[in-house]
Amino acid sequence: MPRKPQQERAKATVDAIVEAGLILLANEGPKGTSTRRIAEVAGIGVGSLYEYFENREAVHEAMFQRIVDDAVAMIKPLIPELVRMTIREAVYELMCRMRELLERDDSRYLKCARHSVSIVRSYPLKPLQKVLTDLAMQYVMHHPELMRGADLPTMSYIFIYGGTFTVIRHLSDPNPPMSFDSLARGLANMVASSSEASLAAAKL
Amino acid sequence: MPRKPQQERAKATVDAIVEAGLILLANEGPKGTSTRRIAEVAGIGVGSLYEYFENREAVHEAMFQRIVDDAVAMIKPLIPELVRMTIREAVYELMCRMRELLERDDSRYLKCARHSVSIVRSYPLKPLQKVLTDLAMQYVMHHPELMRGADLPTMSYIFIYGGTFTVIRHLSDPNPPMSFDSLARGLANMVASSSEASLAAAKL
Amino acid sequence: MPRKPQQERAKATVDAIVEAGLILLANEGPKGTSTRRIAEVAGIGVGSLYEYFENREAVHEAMFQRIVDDAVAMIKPLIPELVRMTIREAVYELMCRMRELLERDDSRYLKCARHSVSIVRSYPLKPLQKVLTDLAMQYVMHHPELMRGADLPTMSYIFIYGGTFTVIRHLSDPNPPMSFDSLARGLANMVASSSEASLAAAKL
Amino acid sequence: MPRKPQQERAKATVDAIVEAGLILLANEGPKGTSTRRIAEVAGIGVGSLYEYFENREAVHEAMFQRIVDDAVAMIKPLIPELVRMTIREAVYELMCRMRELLERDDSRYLKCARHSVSIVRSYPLKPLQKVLTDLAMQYVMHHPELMRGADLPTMSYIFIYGGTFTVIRHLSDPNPPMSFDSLARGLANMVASSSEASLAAAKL
DNA sequence: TATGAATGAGCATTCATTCAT
DNA sequence: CATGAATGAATGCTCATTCAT
Repeated sequence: MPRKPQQERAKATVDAIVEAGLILLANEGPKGTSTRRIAEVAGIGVGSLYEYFENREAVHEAMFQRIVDDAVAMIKPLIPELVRMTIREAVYELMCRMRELLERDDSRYLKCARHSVSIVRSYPLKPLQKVLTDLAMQYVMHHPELMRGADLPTMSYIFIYGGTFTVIRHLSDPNPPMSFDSLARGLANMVASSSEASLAAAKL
Repeated sequence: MPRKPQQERAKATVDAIVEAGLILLANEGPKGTSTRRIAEVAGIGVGSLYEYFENREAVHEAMFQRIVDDAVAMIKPLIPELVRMTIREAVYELMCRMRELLERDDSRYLKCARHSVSIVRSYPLKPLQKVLTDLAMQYVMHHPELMRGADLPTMSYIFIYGGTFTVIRHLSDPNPPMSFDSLARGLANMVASSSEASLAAAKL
Repeated sequence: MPRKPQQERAKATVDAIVEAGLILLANEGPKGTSTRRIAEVAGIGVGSLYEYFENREAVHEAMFQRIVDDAVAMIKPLIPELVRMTIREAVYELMCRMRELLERDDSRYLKCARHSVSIVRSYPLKPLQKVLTDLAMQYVMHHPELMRGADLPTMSYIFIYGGTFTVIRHLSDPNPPMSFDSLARGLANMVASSSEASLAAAKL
Repeated sequence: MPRKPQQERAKATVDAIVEAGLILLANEGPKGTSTRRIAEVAGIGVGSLYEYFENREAVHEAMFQRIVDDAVAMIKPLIPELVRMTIREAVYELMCRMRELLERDDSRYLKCARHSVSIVRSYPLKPLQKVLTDLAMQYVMHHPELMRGADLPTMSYIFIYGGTFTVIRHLSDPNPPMSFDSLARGLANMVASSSEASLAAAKL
């Protein structure tokens, strides 16, 4: 019967737990994220963990939620900037920012991302999807000619999931066959040229 | 020390174990793939499982191996066909085949794919990567004009990882924002138009 | 990581575990000393056993330690008395006390002694050896004439190991060819006469 | 339902099993003496082991029997020689021979002796006890004056068990506080002087 | 409210023994 | 006769969760 953290202190404890979980997941893998270990690293007793979370699963969800929230918080303020760039520039910029987020704190989120799939029952990816869709919508509002072109939702979908996973995979690859920069430019080119192509097709 | 399955019967048992493991992974997730459960579903005693596999990990590897092998077996004979198509057609066709494989047996492989990341220590993805790289190479040999264009390894990398994951994600999505067909055509268009674009750029 | 028993209750639990282990070793042999069985007899859950002991081995060591400690605790306060006796009396007295300890609680330690060899990796016999060596040294300090005689360490070694095992063997023998009293007197005579002999030899 | 080995070949197989068991017990301890392992080293199938032995326990008994038999076989032919020596010489000689037997084949029997206690339910030590008692009896027949002295069975008992265990302990001791030779001479002196003492006592 | 000792179901793995071949 | 694949009970150990303090 965990309560919503109403007080300052409680909020801090919840934060400490999630933080501890992420650190352990990154450093020791799923097996390291036992409730005991998380509580220990968070500096609280095991029992207290259950004051704030229904069960282990709930902690995992909160951990994943945190990653998503951080990603959203990173992207949102970037939107005004991005919408004024060319597609090529915007995609490239976005990928570099994603990389920066994933490699922050000794690649904590990158390492977590590899395990998150197996740890959470259902992805609460919605907020991330929303902000990226917002970005896409605002982008086309600034570049109205694109609207005539391709199937926007599909393109976004491909970019969001395919792009994200490709970046994660590349950064995790101990021997990547190309530099991150090449990959980013390649993806930027791909997105740009396909949108230009559909634009051209629409003009005919 | 597990023995190599030399006899017919032994081979069948190994198969049954791997099969049981995949069924359980698909239906119950990683936690369902305990040695006891696998043996039970395979219709053998726990001890027998250890006659054929060093340990639990070895079973998991064999399971993943099986998926990869099946994917390779599906793609390989397709290559001669694919290389004669346009990029658009080839990508579309490949995606449809991938879907068919993933959704076979009540989406067994699709469900497994979601967990495989967490289950195997190191992906033996090499064979899959190889066959897809082969496909790309043979494709450009049949379409030499493409060689002048874009950074081929990067494009393949993006398509292989991004494309695969996008498909998996889409098929797993209980409420996908577009049909699989739209997604496949969208991805095919993207690949096609970007290769055409770089071709055009090269001509200048 | 098992905790040091800091509280009263914890100390009692540790004691109960060791006690249970000794009872089981005595009654059912090494095979009876499984962690589950020990926990059961100690009246606790298996998990709790691991709160106090790193692993099964550690329980076994504690069990053996307990026997050694009890033996030492029995001998130590006896030393002042023993050193004032003749060798014959002292050896006889010591053997009777050893017997009493071994046969206490329905011969628990006697039965355990038979198995302890196989159960502990390294004997922590040091404390026992030390107290017996102390006894020997204090004895010769009270009987300085003995110092002129035989090789004291060797004699002690023979008495400590040979004597101890002979007693254990005799008490375990379902059909001993002589009474314990005869054995004790015989050993006492042997030790006494050989020390007297080497004394006589030294005088020449 | 194991049969008595009636044929040559069967006898050889039984021998191979016992031999394998002793090698494994010496080299790998009790845990190494699984039926599988023994059969493997003996060069037969597990099933065949059960043709000759009721169960694992029976193999262990046969192993121990073998050690005892070898000890008896070593001592018996020595008796005529020993009875013509002084007690001191005889004891010393016997101990050296025991040592030689125990350290044969890279200390195989010595290592086994340490585990045999825990492995066999009941010691079939009787034959060894018998041959040593025979030795003692024949000895006093050659030295009739000894008969007047001490309690012969008791002295033998002490020597047999105490002496044997002291030797085993000393040879197993990684840091023995004296040389084997000192120990042997010390024990020889002890036995000699105590028999001489009881002789002297009897003369008064 | 916070704690951490206690729990026991569950897991991976081993191995004596059997029995169909 | 000999075999070794198959078995499943048993073992040591972990860990999510609870609850008395």
